[in-house]
Parts: sequence; C-alpha cells; structure tokens
Amino acid sequence: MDKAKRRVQLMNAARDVFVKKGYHSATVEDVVAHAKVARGTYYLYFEDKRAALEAILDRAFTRVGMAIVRVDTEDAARGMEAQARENLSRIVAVLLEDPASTRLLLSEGLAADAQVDHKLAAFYGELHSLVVETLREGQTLGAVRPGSPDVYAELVLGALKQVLRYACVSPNVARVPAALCDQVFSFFCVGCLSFGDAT
Amino acid sequence: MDKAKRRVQLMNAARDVFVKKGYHSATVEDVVAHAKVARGTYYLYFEDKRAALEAILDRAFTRVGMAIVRVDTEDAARGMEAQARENLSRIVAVLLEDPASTRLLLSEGLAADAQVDHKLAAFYGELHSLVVETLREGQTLGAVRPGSPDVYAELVLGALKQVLRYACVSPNVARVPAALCDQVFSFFCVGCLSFGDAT
DNA sequence: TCCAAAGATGACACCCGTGTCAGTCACGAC
DNA sequence: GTCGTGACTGACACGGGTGTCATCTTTGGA
Repeated sequence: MDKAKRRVQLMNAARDVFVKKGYHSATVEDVVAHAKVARGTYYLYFEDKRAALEAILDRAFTRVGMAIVRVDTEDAARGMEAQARENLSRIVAVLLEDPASTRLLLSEGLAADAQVDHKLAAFYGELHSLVVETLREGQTLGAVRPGSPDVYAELVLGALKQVLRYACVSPNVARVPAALCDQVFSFFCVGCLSFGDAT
Repeated sequence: MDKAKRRVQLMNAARDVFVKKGYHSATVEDVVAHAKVARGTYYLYFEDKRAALEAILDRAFTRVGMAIVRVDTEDAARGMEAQARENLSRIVAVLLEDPASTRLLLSEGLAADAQVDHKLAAFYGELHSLVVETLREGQTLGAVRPGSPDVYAELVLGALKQVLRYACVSPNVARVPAALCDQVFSFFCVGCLSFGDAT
C-alpha cells in the first residue's frame, strides 16, 4: 500500500473515531485500532493526534471552497437567484457526501485543540466576510433586504450549519437534498412566519 | 462565606476559565487558581471537573426555561405575533445577561465530556420538539408557512444560536438587543432575500 | 477562654495517554 | 540467495492532570 493511500486510510479512521467518541475522548490507540495498524505507524504519517484532525479539516475546507462560486451580477443568462440557488445545492451536496467530516467541520466552539479551533475560526471568519460582502452587494442591487449584513450573515450561516448538522446526524432528512435546499432557500427568501411584513 | 456562595463563586470561576481556555485544556488547577482557593476545596463542592460544567449548564437551562412562555393562541388581547416577539426578546435578554454561560450553552457538538454532551443534546432535543410543536400549531392557524416543521425548527434555532454566539463574542453587536431582535424577527417573517416568492 | 466541628489546604500517589525507538518484516535489486 | 531499504511494530518511559487525605485554620457556642 503506498504512502498516500495509507495516509487517507488513517485520516478516515481518525474521522470516524473522532465523530464516534469525540475528539478528546478518542485516543490515538482507538484510531490505529480502527485502522488495523500499530500505534507507531500513525506517527509515521502524522506528527501527533491533532495533525490528523487538521488534515481532515483541511480536506473539508478545500471541498467546500471548490463548491462555492461567486455570484456574477453581470451574467444575464443565469439570474442571481438561480446562481444563489445553485451555490446552495452545490454546497449542500458536497457536505452531505461525507457526513462524518461535515460533523467535524460543524463542531465549532470550545471543542478541540486551541490550534484547531483557531483554524476553524479562521475558516468561518472568511466565510462570514464572503457572505457579508455578497449581501452588501446584493443590497445595493435591491436583491437583499435592508438590515445589518453582519447579522444577516450570522443568521444565514447559522441556519445552514444547523440544518446540515441535523441532516448529517439523522440521515433520513438527507434522503432528498433537493427538497431540503428548496425549503432552506425559501426560508431565506420569505422566512417561515406569515405575519405581515415585520420590519 | 457560606456554602452556597462558595459554590457559586467556584461555578463562576469555572465558567470563566472554561470559556477562556476551553473545557478540555482548562484544569481544575486553573479553576481554583482563578477562584483563589486550594485544589482540595474544589472537591468539597463538586465531585469532579465535569460536575462544575454540569452545574453551569443546569443553571443556564433553568434561566432559559423561565424565559420561554408558551404562545397562547386564544389570547386576543396579545396577538400571536406580539407574543412570539416578546418570547424572542426575553430569551435574548436572558442569554446576553451572562454571555460566558451562554457561550458554554452554545458550544454543542463533539465538544466536552460524553455525559455533558448527552445533557446538552437532551436540552436541544426538547427545544426542538417545543419549536416543532409550536410551528405545527402555527401552520394549522396559517401563521407559519407550509414546509417541514422539523427543518424549520432547525433553521430557526440554528440562526438564533449563531447570532447569539456572535453577540456574546463581539459585544458591540449586543449593545442594542432591541435592534438585534427586530432584525432576527423580521428575518423569520420575510427572510433576507427579496427575490419573488421562492417556494 | 476553651473546645468541637466544619471548612480549607496542598503534597502525594495513581492513572492513562502520548510519543519514541530499537528491532522485525517484506520486497525488490543484483 | 542475500543484501539493502523502507515500512511497520509494540514495549517502554515520561509527563501532566486528577482526586485523596492527613493536617491545619477558622468559627461560634458553652
């Protein structure tokens, strides 16, 4: 088995173990047991326990990054709404492809190692900025309602994160990603309450 | 200093330390140092490290629980919209009162101890059920748009959690809770995108 | 003033996970 | 066949955090 393969094998074992037991309760011993490999082997591929988690997250970052395409306001052929909608389904599709990694990606907070937390925070920070910028632009074009873009960004990202976490945990929801995306998108467009316009 | 006071003192010290260093990197030593007390004293008030976190969360659960008032569909004097809005501001107010505890409450996931995670999951599970039930009732009354109540519940809770986490971390946003609540409520009512109705 | 009881202390022993490293194994080259 | 290289192994030593407990301190009642 070549080096890259083994590394991936260890990453996937780590991913599964981390999801199952939680990063902290999981031991390197658990990981190598799951990968059917000796403890020493792990350290040939990763510096320490954290390194595997970082590798898993980096892989997830890359995947998500590739799924995001900036909305082109000039492209008349594909309306902004359609582009936004497609972005959403692409992102959802990518994240549901590997639910275990997604769960790790979404377990932000006081969770893991300080260094990893920092990395996650940076990722979400960039995401936040991207969304804020997009929303701001949308506001000048009248496609986004007035209001603080920062707050909107948190609302949108939070809703999305939570629903994806939910979908990754109870996979029956994830059976029909299209339906999920539709409801999420409609939620962003018209909310869920039908009281009069509540500005 | 009486027993109850000291217990609260230790809880608050633990809360601050846990938020600052993260639950796992924080040691009991850190907690007692912050509380200006000896290590042994801690164990007079809590069985182990986890117990303090559990106590903090229990306190937070209670506070949130008291802030939630079931919407009375019969009460003509106070419309449902007003009641919902008041619920929102009450909850936000309570959570912003003690940002540190709130951050711990919101750090769901693969984070802390398995037992604590279980407790948190149960709390959010109940919250989810409550929201789902409310939304379902709202749908029969035409106050909630059609769509899966489960998905709506996750979207609403996720958005709320994220925006509150944000407010607890960067307190400048929390300066005007009323404005925050307004934007959140409007988000739930009409979304943030103003494309045509996107069902 | 003295004593008892409750509260507080911190040195200590234990545990458990980590990371290392000297040795084994498998495989391809000659 | 045998030699060399690179992957793999797992026993071991180390470190750091936990929880305990024998001892000290404080308080308040007699």
